[in-house]
Amino acid sequence: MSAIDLDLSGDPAKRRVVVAMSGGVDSSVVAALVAEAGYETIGITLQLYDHGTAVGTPGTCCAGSDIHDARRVSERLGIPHYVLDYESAFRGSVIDDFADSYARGETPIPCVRCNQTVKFRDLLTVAKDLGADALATGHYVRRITGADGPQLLRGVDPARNQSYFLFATTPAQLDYLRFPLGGMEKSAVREHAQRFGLGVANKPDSQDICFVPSGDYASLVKKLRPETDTPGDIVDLSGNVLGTHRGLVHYTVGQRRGIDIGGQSEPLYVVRLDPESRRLVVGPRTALGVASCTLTELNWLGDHAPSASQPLTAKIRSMAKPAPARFDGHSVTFDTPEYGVSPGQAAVLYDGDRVMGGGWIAETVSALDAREAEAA
RNA sequence: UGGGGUGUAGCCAAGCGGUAAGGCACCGGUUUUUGGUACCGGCAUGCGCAGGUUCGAAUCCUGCCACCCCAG
Repeated sequence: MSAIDLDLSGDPAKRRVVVAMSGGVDSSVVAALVAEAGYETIGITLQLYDHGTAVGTPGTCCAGSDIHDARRVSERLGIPHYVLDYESAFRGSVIDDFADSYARGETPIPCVRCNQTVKFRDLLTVAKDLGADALATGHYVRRITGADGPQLLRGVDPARNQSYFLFATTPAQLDYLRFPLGGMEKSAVREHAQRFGLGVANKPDSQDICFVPSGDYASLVKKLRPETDTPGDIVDLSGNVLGTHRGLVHYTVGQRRGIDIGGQSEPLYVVRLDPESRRLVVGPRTALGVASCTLTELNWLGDHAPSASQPLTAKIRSMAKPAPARFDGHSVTFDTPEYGVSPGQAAVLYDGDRVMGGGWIAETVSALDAREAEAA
């Protein structure tokens, strides 16, 4: 009796499955479970960035010691393991996009870009070239087959649910992907790791942006886009100059700390970044509420966009509580204002547990402005 | 120069004889496979300076200094 169901017909021994192994607990357990279920299992680890700086740094993936961890797990499981050099692809698809986004005054989500390009486009192609029937990953999301094909659902462990990061997955990709951990709690995954005797069983969870393990993403962006480190004016909503900022790369919409302007009766938050004038617009928390936002690069996991009348929930951040909202084909309107909505982030739409899809936030409409427009 | 006012942490500010509120900023932590938010904690042996009165002074008295306002 296998602990997983990969939704592949026929004899598992005649089915080939590629597992994307980052070197962490989750994907290691996936490899073990897939192999245990009797599938012909192939582990692949992508080397994504300079491993000189990341060796021995906890909380990373896909470089240095993590690659060794993945190899050790594969050896223990007795499965073939390949390491592919994807540094240049990762740089082009993820890191450059990350820097460009900041240069536009936006706030990127490298994890979505990575899934969208390197993992679900490039690695998926490799898996198909290897003749695999499916590509399995350690994401905490569920894939179920409905009447109209596969659907993507949030992971059952609310603290681990990673569905937000997978909104850009296409139906064709979803058809080929498998997520064996979606129905499990993290604690169960660690128990499996113990059961299989994997050395990574107690490895800390990864966190922060994987390619900037120190957490100092600004210094990386500075190197690639020096203009983002140029000081400029800090202005209030009326345009009055309040001070000088250290360079827009250091700020994001909704941010409170680091503005370094005291003497106020209430905290100031970053309301908007304007790279043209290099101005940082700040205001009180009330100025942060967003009534709606327009989306670009839309992606739907079903065969069509949700209708404008369909009540949905939306998340503008991975760990946000889903907020009631509607989508009219162009923009998302929240029932109540959302805070900390930044261009460059994603708005992901859900129907209950099901991920419908979503898009990248292009422009936001302040709840204050929306109220005025309604009154007028 | 005369009259008035103010000087308390980086900023704003309460206290007006009983042993330094609060807010903002800053720092640290918790939370978090994006940024951020939120929450918790820390942050003046000291109240412009020097004396004095008092058991006890940021609070009262004296002198000095600085800044502001009004006169001229």
